[in-house]
Amino acid sequence: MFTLNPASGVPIYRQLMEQVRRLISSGQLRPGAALPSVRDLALAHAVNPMTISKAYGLLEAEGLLERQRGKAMLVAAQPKPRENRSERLARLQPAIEQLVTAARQLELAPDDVAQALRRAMEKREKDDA
Amino acid sequence: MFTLNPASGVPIYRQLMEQVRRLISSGQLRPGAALPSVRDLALAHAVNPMTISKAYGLLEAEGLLERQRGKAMLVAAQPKPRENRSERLARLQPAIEQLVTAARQLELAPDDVAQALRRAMEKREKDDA
Amino acid sequence: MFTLNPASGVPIYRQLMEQVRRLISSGQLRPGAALPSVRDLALAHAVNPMTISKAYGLLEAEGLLERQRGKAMLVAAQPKPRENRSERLARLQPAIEQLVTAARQLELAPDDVAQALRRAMEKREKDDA
Amino acid sequence: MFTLNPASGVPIYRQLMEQVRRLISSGQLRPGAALPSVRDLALAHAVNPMTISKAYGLLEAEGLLERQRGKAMLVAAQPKPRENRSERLARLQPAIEQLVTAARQLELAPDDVAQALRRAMEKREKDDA
DNA sequence: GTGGTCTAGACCACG
DNA sequence: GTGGTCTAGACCACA
Repeated sequence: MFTLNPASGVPIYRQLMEQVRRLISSGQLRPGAALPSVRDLALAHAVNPMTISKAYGLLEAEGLLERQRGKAMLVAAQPKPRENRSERLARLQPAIEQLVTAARQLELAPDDVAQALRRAMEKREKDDA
Repeated sequence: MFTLNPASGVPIYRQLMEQVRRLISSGQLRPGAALPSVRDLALAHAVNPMTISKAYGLLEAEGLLERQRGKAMLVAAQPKPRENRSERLARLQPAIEQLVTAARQLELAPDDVAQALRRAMEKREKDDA
Repeated sequence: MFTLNPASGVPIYRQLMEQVRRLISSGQLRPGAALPSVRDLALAHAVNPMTISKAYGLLEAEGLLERQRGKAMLVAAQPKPRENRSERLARLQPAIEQLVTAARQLELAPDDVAQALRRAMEKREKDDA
Repeated sequence: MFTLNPASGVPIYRQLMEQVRRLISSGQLRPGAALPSVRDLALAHAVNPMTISKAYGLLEAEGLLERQRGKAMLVAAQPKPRENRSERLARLQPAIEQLVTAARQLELAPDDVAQALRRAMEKREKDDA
């Protein structure tokens, strides 16, 4: 469900927060849905529970998640349950810009990059299935 | 020449190192070429000079840069001054994977992502010109 | 500057957050003022630095504090630098309600409570001076 | 009879214990008097019965309450069934100190605080009647 | 020097 | 079982 990369330089709890936001924004996590428990996630990604807990806590402060005493964290009831395509594309923009910066510094042609991207997406789709 | 984003979570010196590596790998920075001075770069990006200096120092330790007394940092003579396309594509892979992860969590179609990518690359090309 | 009571049941980081809010609301901490460093506060109150850091971090997320890389935390520039008396009295209300509940359960007369309060305030004033 | 605030940070069972102690100390709960049943209290305050039960259990361990098989919890026979005024004022002291701390951090004058306190006590008296 | 992140592990509150 | 809080201590990023 989540992809955490401890070597990326981005704090793990921030990676997690961003991915939860995306799953909510796409509707893959719907209002009322339960998130994986802190301990499960920590175990699955070989990460300290406090790191997961910090991400959950900050998302709760943001209003995206809700806590139930003694139960798993839930996706909060949202005023805006699912974002439309252009909103989701806007969320993707930072990752695109970063890729563009890298591609141009590597002097790679748009076609080559686009092709590599397609291939990677298809591969991921197959792997996830 | 460089794009530094202090808010990204990735340490600035690492962002800089990665970008220097890419510019060398693409041949935009050739062996013997001078890099911007620490002071200029620090000023241009509103960053502490020590941060720039740290990046340069680590790249020197890697053997990619060479320091000349009293002069600017130079790109070191390389065994392999320019990488071929597939090598450079391999360098791009992490950024691609990250984009794919984001796109799938946002449930965006490969076509939409590829199109957004193309548009972003064209825009950057125009802006840089 | 701060009074932290680890035995009160209220999490230490919350006690600290509340007290910072009050000092800002009264103008004792003005926009731009520096807060005690995490380490100093932790040492002074025999508390773990992370506990202080958590409070500061949450107040930053709230927008009350601002961070400067490598420097102490500052009080953020406020749209509303100092609250007026009635606003500050409103902030006091929860503590008053709690006292009233206790007093009535102890069957203490309003006069007795008010007198004890006055005495405590005068004593504190003298002690602080 | 009780005021439980789940948001205060203080564990609910501790809030309850403290309030039972106060009602006993003032004689509002006399030796032999029955306390509300766990179920009723839990229902009335939308709290888990185990939480109430834990408070009762701890008070029983303290000797303040006694359990009768199949009946409600009773106030235990006390060596000193009702405390005098100064003893009860001493019990109030922590709540007073907390109020004083808050008031001084808010830079509120003793007169203002005392007045607000009086008003709150009168209001509560009227509401309870 | 500053704050930030993470770990390993303890104990608590609640269901 | 859930999440929350705290500790002791390491290492990192930045001034």
